[in-house]
Amino acid sequence: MARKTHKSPEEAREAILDAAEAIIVDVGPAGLRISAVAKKAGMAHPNIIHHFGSRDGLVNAVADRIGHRATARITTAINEALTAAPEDRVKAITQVLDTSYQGDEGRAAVWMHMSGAKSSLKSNMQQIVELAHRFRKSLRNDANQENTNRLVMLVTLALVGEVVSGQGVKDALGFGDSEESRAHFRQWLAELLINLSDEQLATSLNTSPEIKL
Amino acid sequence: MARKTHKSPEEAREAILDAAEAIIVDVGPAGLRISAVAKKAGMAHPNIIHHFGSRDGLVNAVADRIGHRATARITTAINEALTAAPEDRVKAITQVLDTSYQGDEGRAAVWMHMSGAKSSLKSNMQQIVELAHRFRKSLRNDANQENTNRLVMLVTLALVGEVVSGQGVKDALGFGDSEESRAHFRQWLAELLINLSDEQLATSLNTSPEIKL
DNA sequence: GAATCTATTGACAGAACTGTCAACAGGATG
DNA sequence: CATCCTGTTGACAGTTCTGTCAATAGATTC
Repeated sequence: MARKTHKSPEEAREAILDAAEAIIVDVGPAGLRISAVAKKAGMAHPNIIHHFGSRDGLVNAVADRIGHRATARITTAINEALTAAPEDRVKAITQVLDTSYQGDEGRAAVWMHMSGAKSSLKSNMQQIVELAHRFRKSLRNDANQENTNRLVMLVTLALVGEVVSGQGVKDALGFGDSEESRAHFRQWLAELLINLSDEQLATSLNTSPEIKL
Repeated sequence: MARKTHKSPEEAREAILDAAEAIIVDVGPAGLRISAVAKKAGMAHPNIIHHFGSRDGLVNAVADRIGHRATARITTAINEALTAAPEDRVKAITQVLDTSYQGDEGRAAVWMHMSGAKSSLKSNMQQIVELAHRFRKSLRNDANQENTNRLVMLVTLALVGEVVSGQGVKDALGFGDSEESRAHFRQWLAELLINLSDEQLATSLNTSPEIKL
């Protein structure tokens, strides 16, 4: 087979998206330069405009691809978790947390979010909260829905925060920054999410009960 | 007093920093244009270079000012919290959470962090973790330091996450996005931080005890 | 009031970036 | 092999942005 110099449109688009996504991870959408993408993808820059119309078109395409990819991963992880055996709860929740925006993809997603891109966050969140509440109800039948919501919010925001400044915070607190350490933290989170009882979560905003330790 | 047309260097610098910070909150450091800052500050753009040397000099100055301002606020809040009466614990911790990067300043700080600016996070974190551990020890003398660290990490990351996507997550979960709602969430966090016992936090990574509900 | 200092600005230079266009070239179809 | 389609590119135009420079104009000092 001779060396192909003309790729199919799909191949070309994927190559360009890969290069663009890698750059966005580093410098964000505002820092993306078509010439830099072209150089990284090994082609001349007009070719990029040919495939995506404009710089903005490229950025939107990257955002869409990241969103769809993450949503697909999260959905499958949740479906697996929903069919997991009760004793595999912690592992299942940990898996969902691990699966949500991972590594560089998380950084890209945060960049997009900060830059005002619409995201597929909402549908993912609603799936996750439903999963979490099923788990909590399986532990205690009258589990409080609002507490589930708050816990999911807490965990979600913490995962986002980890993407932004996880390394810095861990340095400051003396935790390592290895992937093992990050996984350890997520597992700790998953356990917290499952193990907390509604008593600990009682909203004492009106009444302030003395909670025993 | 005649209309002043020449400001003192300090006044000019502050006016420029105000304009630049407002722009960075919206579009991030990479999106900051000297001409836009000049327009917002009501002056010609060379004047900005005169005062800050270059575009990068301006961005660094904004980052420094935000860092110093936040560190000062957090430090005073912590000092007040450390002298609070025991029954004011929740209020004191809530106050510290409220005081950490607030509103637009938080967005600016996240932008800076994503863009690779060095931050004053570390010293702030260490102060906060010390404060938190004092509280936890006052509740139970043998409070576990590592659990304190993990809790502080969790709360810190959640606050960062709230800056990035708090509104989106709250929308998805059906919480309002008013300042009242945000304050409510922070208070809930403060209570969680204080009320959690080490039993709930037992690291079951090695042994997986069945924790009663 | 003269001299000095510096905050301020209009005009300009140079670079970088996006997008256009005509031409080229690989691959598919008849 | 001829033709068509389209992926690909070099050259170019227009815009925008950063930074320079010389000149202007408040403010301060003597």
